[in-house]
Formats: sequence, C-alpha cells, structure tokens
Amino acid sequence: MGGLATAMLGCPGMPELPEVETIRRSLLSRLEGRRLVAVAASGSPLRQPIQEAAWQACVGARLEDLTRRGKYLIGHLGRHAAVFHLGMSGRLLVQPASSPAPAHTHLTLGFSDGLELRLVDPRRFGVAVVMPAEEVSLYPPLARLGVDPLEGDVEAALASLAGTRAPIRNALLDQSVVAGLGNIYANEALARAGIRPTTPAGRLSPARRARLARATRDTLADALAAGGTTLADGGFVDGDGNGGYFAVALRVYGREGQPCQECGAAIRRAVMAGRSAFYCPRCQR
DNA sequence: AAGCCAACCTGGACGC
DNA sequence: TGCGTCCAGGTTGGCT
Repeated sequence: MGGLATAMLGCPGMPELPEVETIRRSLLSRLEGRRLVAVAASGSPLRQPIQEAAWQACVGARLEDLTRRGKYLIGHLGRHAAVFHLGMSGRLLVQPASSPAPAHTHLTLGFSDGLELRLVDPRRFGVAVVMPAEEVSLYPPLARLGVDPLEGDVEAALASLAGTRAPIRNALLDQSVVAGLGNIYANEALARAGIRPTTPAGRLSPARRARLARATRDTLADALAAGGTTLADGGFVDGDGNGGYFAVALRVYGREGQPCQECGAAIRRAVMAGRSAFYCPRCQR
C-alpha cells in the first residue's frame, strides 16, 4: 500500500468527506427502514456526554434516511434527527447483536432483525446527539457549515475569501468555508491544483481559484470512487468493516522526503497552524 | 475581527 | 522488556 510514510505518522484513517459518504451509503444499505428497538450508552462522554434518555425516546422509530452534511451524518428517525460526527477515530459499524462489541463502543443502537449500529471511538472526539427533527438545521455545528464540495459552488466559496490573509491550506480546513475537507484532502487538493499551501487565501487569481475548485471536487470524487482512504494501520472502515483504497493515490500527504510522482523533487512538510502541510516544492508555487 | 493555538484523548512509534 | 515521551487527527473556545 502507500503506507510507508503514513505508517510513520501512526494515524488512523481520519473520516473526511469521502470516508463519511462511504459510511453513509454502507449504513443505509444495511439499515434503511429498520426499526430502532434498543439503545445503550457506555457512560463515557464523547465531545459531550451522550444523552441516553433522549436516545431512548427514539425507540420505535424507523431509520427512514441517512444524510450527510460535510463530515456530519444525520439519521432520520421519525420525529427525531440523530447527528453523528466521527471526530478522528470514530467508526460506525453494523454488526449482529449476538457478536461481541468492540472495545470503545460508546453508543449501541439496536435495530430490528438483530442488527446493531455501534459507535466505536477510542479517542472520543466524536459527536452523537439526537434532537427534534425540526431543530436539526439550527444545530450550531451544522448551521455553521459552508458549501458541500460535492454539491455546492466551491469556486464561489473560494472567491468569498478575498481579503483573507490566512494560508489557503488553513482556509480549506475551515468547515464554514468548504464543509468536509480534513488535512489529508486539503493537502491533496492543493497538490492537484499546483498551489502551495502557504499561499494567502485572498491572493489566489480567479484562474487559480477555478483550478483549486476543480481539483477539490476531483480529489474527493476519486477518493470516493476508491472507497475512501485507509492508511497503513487500517483506521477507516465502512459499516461492514471494509477499508478503502485511496491511500495508494496520495500525492503528498504523509510522503515527506519521498519523490514527487510528477517531477521527482522531494516532498516537503511544513507545520501550519499546528498541523502538517505537505507539498512538492517544484510543482506547487 | 481575523487568525493562531492549546486543549480534549488515545494508541502507536520511537528512544533509552 | 518496559517505560516514558511525542505525535497525529477535528473542533471548540480562549487569547491576541
């Protein structure tokens, strides 16, 4: 796999937009229309405590749909909406209720026909909240989100950054600008567009904005087609526990010191806003 | 006000 | 072998 340097990073597969979309499709195919029959929480808080009583109030409802906004998943359970975010280490697995629950299972949703949806999250940076369906669009983390790059106008979102001096890599990580990019795909989109991560976001020419918008969409679409990125130690998996194959296609992420596949120059790493940025010093200007 | 940065948490990699 | 240290990730909240 592409896991030489990624193994060094020691990071699990982070669920960014393509991984979350892959999970969404996988879960929906397994659970759509099934009735919620049981709820259990571990008692350990995620980013906030899990409100078990609120989840219990959903018992009896059917999972009518599962939608996505950026990296958030929204389960539609009758009058209730269930909002999930996987943080950095979260997994949503559909498993037989008879099977042993994995370590760090913090929320278990039992569905009809003996299937359980298990939220497994060792680092507990995730989110699992339930609320009345009509309130979900007001939920602040969702209300803040910018355009979804698979559906919205990324070029317009980039144009709105006029006057911003922050580096474009940081701006791409801002979920209120474009929703769904994490550090892997922000770096990969910039590599594909030939733009250096340190470029001030407000200084991109219209032509370069257009190229970055296209590169962002193409990078995400390719990753989605590959079933997402699973790094060497196998972090990301879909609801069936299967990994994705995009790691082999990574141009710069986790490849410090390795040759650029286009020009052979050594990939560089720089720390920006406390996060690693990777780029080819020759192809990205 | 924009933008940086620490904090949250854990497991894996690394050094001694 | 085993311990300690460092680091990654996404998001929020506090600070400048």
